[in-house]
Amino acid sequence: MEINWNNKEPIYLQLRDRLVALIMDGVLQEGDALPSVRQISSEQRINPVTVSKAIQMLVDDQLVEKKRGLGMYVVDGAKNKLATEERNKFLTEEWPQIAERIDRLGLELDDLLGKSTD
Amino acid sequence: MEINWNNKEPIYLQLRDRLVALIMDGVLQEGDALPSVRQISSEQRINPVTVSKAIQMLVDDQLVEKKRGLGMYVVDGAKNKLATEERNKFLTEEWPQIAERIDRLGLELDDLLGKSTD
Amino acid sequence: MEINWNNKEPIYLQLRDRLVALIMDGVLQEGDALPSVRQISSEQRINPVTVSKAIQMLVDDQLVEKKRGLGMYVVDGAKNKLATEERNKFLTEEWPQIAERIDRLGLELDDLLGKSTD
Amino acid sequence: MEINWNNKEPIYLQLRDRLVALIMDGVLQEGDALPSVRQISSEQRINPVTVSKAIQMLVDDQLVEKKRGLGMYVVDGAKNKLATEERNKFLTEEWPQIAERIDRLGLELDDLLGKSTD
DNA sequence: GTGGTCTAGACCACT
DNA sequence: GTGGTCTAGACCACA
Repeated sequence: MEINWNNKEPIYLQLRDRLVALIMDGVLQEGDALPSVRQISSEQRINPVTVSKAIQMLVDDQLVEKKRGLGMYVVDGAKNKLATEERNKFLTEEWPQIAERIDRLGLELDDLLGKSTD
Repeated sequence: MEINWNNKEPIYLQLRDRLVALIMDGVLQEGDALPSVRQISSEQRINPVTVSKAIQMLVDDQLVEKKRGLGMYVVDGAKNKLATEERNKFLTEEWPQIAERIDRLGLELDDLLGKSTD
Repeated sequence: MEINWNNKEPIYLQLRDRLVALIMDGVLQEGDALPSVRQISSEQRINPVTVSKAIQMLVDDQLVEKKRGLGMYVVDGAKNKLATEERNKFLTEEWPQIAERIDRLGLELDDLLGKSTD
Repeated sequence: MEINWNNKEPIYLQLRDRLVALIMDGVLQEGDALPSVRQISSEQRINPVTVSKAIQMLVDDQLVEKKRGLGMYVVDGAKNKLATEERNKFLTEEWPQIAERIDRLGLELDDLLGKSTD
């Protein structure tokens, strides 16, 4: 879970994506507590405000819920929700641009996928 | 050659990509002069400084060269250079991340081909 | 760190050279933050855009890196990089022309040492 | 006698320096006619106005004179004049900057000159 | 005509 | 607070 400080991708989005990946990969199970803002902040040397911003996005997407006085917890069904929502988002918003780029470069999708699925 | 003003992508990058596409598609042949900064500026309603920034990137990539007092010209071999370099850049820098993403989302070839699988 | 406003050399290049000198002389250590764009801008009475242009050159040369929202930092190894690269560049690109010039003008070592030979 | 179109050095200065070199090297003897503006212009593919500008500089320096209806001729004493004037100009205007640069790079003048005089 | 530089001032996203 | 982008308008050297 490393942050790329040179990247054009904002820190809070990088962090959000990391957390999403942890949930999808089952490292963070449903019902589990997220690491605290303070903990993430000190471990990753990220400003607490930035960490909060990332977690707040998960709350807004109803993937995580706050238990008062206890912390943030992964909600039931979060993994399934992610499986469909992230999928749709990728297919409609990101993939079209990528596909056009692949086309322009004269590359074949089959060959590309072969590399990662073989 | 149209600019998307609502896009968060900076104008000078959009413009650079347009020019690269024109070279790759052969609309701008090697040895041809690029449209002048002022011409692009007035046609597209973009500030000349912004246009210059886009073209300067092409100069830095040695796709275009300045002839003092005359204008900017597509260098010999620009098309080939683009064909190989852009491709390599995509395969080594961008595709690995995308592939990991596709993998995690559990997407298949059919999903990506533009026809939903029902 | 002073700018010569009468010089035909562009301000952003003068500024870049100043910053390079500060790194080579160790005034700016590796890991240190550069003075912020706004700070340089107000102290030296230079437009922020012009200052950015100078610093961006250092980023392109990988002497400096951006930490988003925090500022620009001298990268590890910047000093060594400068010591070798600037030297090579001078020896291969600039010195040959100068040497030819000296030769044609019939100048001797004594002439160049700053004490006229009478 | 080649022109570098990418160079930051203006064409008319490059051309002027070429002509000066031809005189100093004796290719153009005193009393010889310079190639005509038209000839240089077509051979080097330089705009005639630019060629005139270069030659006019030589006239201003009294290295060349116009013979009405005949063309431009190298004046008597041009070679000597160049030997001293170019020399002084170099020593007072250009060399100090170069010397400082050599110093900053930690290079030794002796070593550098050894390369070109051995 | 060409591109290059600079300013003043505005607005943006990010930390 | 940080840097990045853009505009409008000016001025310059060069061909």
